[in-house]
Amino acid sequence: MFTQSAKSFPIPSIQRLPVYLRFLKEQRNRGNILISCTQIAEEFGQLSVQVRKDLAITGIAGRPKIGYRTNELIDAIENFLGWNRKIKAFLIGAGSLGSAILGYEGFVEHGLHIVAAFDVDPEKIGRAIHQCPVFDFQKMLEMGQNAGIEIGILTVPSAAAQEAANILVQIGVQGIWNYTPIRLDIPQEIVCEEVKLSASFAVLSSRLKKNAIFSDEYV
Amino acid sequence: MFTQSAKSFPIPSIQRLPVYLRFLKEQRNRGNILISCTQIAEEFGQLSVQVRKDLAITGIAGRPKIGYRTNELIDAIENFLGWNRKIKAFLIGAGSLGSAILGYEGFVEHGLHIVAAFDVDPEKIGRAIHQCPVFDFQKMLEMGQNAGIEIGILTVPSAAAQEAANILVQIGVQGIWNYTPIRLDIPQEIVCEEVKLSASFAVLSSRLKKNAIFSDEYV
DNA sequence: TAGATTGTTAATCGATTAACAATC
DNA sequence: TAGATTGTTAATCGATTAACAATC
Repeated sequence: MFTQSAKSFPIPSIQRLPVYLRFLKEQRNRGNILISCTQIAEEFGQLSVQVRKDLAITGIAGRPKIGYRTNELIDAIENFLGWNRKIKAFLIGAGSLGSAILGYEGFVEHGLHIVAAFDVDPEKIGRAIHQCPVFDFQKMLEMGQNAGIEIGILTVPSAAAQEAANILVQIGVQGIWNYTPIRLDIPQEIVCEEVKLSASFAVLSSRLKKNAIFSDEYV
Repeated sequence: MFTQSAKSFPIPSIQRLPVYLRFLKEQRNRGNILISCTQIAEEFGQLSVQVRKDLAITGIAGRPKIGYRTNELIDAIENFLGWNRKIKAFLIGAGSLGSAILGYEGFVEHGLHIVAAFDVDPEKIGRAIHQCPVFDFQKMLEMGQNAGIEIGILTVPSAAAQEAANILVQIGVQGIWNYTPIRLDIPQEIVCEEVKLSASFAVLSSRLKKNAIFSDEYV
């Protein structure tokens, strides 16, 4: 019985790992059994020391002058991220965005298995979207009992977000991947990761506007 | 003729503005003509000084003891983000993700007008997705000439990302909203904002795994 | 006036980058 | 051996938080 060390890893480092992982798999396919931070850094225009620190959070050990074994590095990253095991998920809200997530095959490679989708629209219930069956939202609580669902993916309209989250909590999910702009009221021990497309667009459009002002000066 | 001051605004601040904006519009609808940082901070569990600093980047001035005029604040944020003008965009790749973006009505409120979508699939060409016409990708360059397209939204498969980006550059877009995991090779003056869903999932799943290790200790 | 709030300067905290020892 | 690379400690940089003056 030990206490998990409280040290937490930098979020920016965690976010960069999938980028490296993609590149490493490419390199493995090409038969490169060794890889150095210098090579990775060059590929992405970063400093090698940043890559090294990022990789270090996975616990991997490289060898001076040699680098890392590509295979070991891939395993270390996947293990750190929890991508080498099957994570069962429910998706709630089978609209456009929900369908897009169901259709993105890359997530399966990350261990994400969306075993069922739920919606209130009778048009969708009973059908399958990208091979995933869509059930009545009313059945979610019942179906989720003891089903080992770790993650709930929220792609419902804002107005339905909290209600859907409540049921996910009852089912006992460990995490919620929240695509709605609603701040959910959920128990602290449940991990919540928010995808904020508006935040991304804000960064883009605010930079554009500056360009526009600038060019106006010369028109 | 002045030089745009080189001072750039903190990206985290820019990313939080849409969250405030949403709340402010809600407050306006309720008839609240004044709002303070304290109120906003309470709503989102932040410190009021952080909200104040975030709002300050828009150039807004509040009044001590009073706060800000809700209307003025909304205008200031929208103006800073460039959301109070019409931004014309092309969307390339009318698959699941592209359709989801076309179907998200919230973006129109941010000034984003996707005037055309493009795809190589004959099944999609000639049809409309969420009221947006889909054209042959081959026609994009021609249609984009002098059309005042500011943004290109990339929702194509990875293999097609660079080719699509090249044409966007030729059309003269100022910004690319890149939903592919590909690092694009484009001129430096073009703003590129990347949406990395894998990065978001990495943060979520890495935290789950830690929970799993922890609970294993006690099973 | 007293108290709440804004605006600003200083302190803290965390991530990035620099410097350098260890090593194969 | 010499040189490239890892791993680590120190310095820097930027964002957050604290402290406090200004003000209505």
